[in-house]
Amino acid sequence: MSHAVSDLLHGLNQQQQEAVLATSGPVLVVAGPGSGKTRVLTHRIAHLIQNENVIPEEILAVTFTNKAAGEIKKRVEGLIGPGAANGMWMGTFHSIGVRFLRQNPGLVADRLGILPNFVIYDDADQVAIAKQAIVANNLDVKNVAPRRMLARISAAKSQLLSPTDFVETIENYGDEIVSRVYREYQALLGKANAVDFDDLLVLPIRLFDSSPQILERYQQRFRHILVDEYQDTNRVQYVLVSALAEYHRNLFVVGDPDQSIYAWRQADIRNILEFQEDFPDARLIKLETNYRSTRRIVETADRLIRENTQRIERTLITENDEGEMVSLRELSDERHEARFIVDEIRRLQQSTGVRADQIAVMYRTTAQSRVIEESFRMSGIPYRIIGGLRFYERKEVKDVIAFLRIIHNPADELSLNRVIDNMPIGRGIGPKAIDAVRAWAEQHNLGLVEGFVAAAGALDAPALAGAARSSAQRLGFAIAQLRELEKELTLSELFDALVEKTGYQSAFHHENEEEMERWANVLELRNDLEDFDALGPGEALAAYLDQVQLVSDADTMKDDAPEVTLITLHSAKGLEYPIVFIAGVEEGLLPVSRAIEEEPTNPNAIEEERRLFYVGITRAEKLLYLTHASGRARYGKWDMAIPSRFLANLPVETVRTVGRQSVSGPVSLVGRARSQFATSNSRSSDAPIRTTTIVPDWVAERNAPGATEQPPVSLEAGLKVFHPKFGEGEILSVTERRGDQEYEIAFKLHGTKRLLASLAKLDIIE
DNA sequence: CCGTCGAGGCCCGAC
DNA sequence: GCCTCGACGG
Repeated sequence: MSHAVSDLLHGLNQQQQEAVLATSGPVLVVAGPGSGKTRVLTHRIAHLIQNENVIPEEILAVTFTNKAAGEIKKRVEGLIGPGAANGMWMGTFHSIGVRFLRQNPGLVADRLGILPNFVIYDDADQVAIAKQAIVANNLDVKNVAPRRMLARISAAKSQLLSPTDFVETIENYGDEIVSRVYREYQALLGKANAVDFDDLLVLPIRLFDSSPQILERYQQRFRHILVDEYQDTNRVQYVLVSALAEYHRNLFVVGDPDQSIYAWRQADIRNILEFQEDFPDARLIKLETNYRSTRRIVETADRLIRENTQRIERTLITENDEGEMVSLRELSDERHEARFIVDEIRRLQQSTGVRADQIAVMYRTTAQSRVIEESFRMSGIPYRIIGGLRFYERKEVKDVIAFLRIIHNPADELSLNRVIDNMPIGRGIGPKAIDAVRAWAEQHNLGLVEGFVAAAGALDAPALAGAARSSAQRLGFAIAQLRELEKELTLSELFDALVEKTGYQSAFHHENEEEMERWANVLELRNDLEDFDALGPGEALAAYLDQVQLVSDADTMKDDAPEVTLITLHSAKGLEYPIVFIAGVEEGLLPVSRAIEEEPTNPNAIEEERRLFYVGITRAEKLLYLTHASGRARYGKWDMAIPSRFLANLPVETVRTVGRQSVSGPVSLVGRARSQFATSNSRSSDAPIRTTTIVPDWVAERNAPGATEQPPVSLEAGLKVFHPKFGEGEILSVTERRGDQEYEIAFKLHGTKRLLASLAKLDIIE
């Protein structure tokens, strides 16, 4: 073996080496969590370039996030030298889809009827368009939920069904409605010269269908195709990849059926399960050794996932240390849960010096992040939320982007509406004025945007009078001016002109903190634009607008700032942290209520939830905490919560259960005693396999008469306590009051308050 | 034409 | 509990 080859194989195990070297023909790598999948990918790419005379342009690598693509590229260059990977096609399916479309503007216009300046509509844009489509069909948005329609439309597109194809599948009146809305939705996108996310995958396929020469060109170009997270690909992605790989047949896919968590967006687990049928000459390589987590974490995960039926049998093993017990903890409600997490992080930081960026808090639903965030904000521990309200979804940021989109694509009337509704320059333009401009525009066979531009300059202008007229002129003039400036200014200069000429800048008075923060966000956007100043005028805007729509939540993560990461289980896929908290391990959250509802007809839904839990658990390297609450507010209403069924299957040998520590409200003393029993029992027992069966017991006990009416534990002066609303405080005095006790508590942030023992939900801190 | 107010839906997850 | 939408008065 040559020097170069053995260098690249150094430190890889047998199976990993096999995966790196199997460079001819189709290969399926089934890679367990933490099994060195990324190393395999990077070393394989490095090997191809360095030892197999493959030039970077001949490699197509599909990753799950754009950030992962960047990392892989960096690591490849670390192996074979800076710049050595330049020219490689790497990114998510969606960004690669855009690339196909952008690279063939003429054909895309000719065959697909989409002009080169098309924009990509995001989730909110899609909802708006779906609503329009519903209204246009004389249906009521109240009865026909736009999001439900979008889900159906997305599902149709994911199976490559056009509106016309869809008609063939109609089985009932509901389908009939979807069909009509789908048709109108697609027509509206076309009119706006816009595409949605699914189109980014569907349109390249239609392009290749209509022009086999183009497909052939790419087929010959990509000698090697690599796809990460193959278990989460859908039908469209499968078709795209198979088509591209047809010529060279060097298709290398990596995935793990146990981590398939995107069935809801049409990911088809069959793609991976049937890979060997699709490619009978495919080589199967299994990576089963986990290098990431302690043995206890690995065993916990393995035991959990064995409950699933839809999987390829395999064992996850590790040579790592046994590590600490997984900590399972019950808290009284979501605030106490959040507080526990923050307190524990502080304790860990003090005792072990762990950095904030080595810690992640994960949850099933974004709604859970609010309370947790609040707790972090109060604690002063730096944190970062992935997902939730993304930067680009903030109102003030969307406003500016909407205006940029009009400049770039005058057909984008959705953005025009947004500008008119939200920016000061739109003041004075109401439905009546818009109707008048539209009437004029239609007469002249022009779009609405051009109507406004004409109102500002043309002699033959839309019929407007008074205030509406001057407002329309103001808007039209700004659009016309900025459109010209876009051709000569850099993006950041264009931004400056935009906020000035639209009066957007002066709309911020910087009087209160909120306004200042919003303006800071607008300026942050300017920062963003500066990155594109190197591109020439006229070109930068298109590139920027694409990028804005394609960044994912996980892409926005910074590595440098030492912050605790707050993240959904879905977004956490592919990441790893020394310390992981998973919050809300409860029925209704994990598994999420929808999956429970579907259970009778679709047991796969629960299995996917279990996989999601599995993904979360396997993110942890050293310490893993699982928390759940006895009660939780949902939709603003408080409700009892039941511990997740998944907990019942976790091995007692690896999980330590700690009962609730609240001192008021329904305290489950029995549960606490029992969990201590369970722990000590596991130590003395030498029974081979034992699972925690205490979960259903807790529920039974909590619902048993008397169990919920524990007398409040009395507190005394001097104790430090925590209140869900007022935070930390110290008890100054305790007084008897009608059979109850009243505490006088000095809160750090909210001053001194008098609270009744029976009502206040207090935790003792010290 | 604009801002305010109350009703109702909402939240499963993401490119 | 928070956001969005439509109705209403200024």
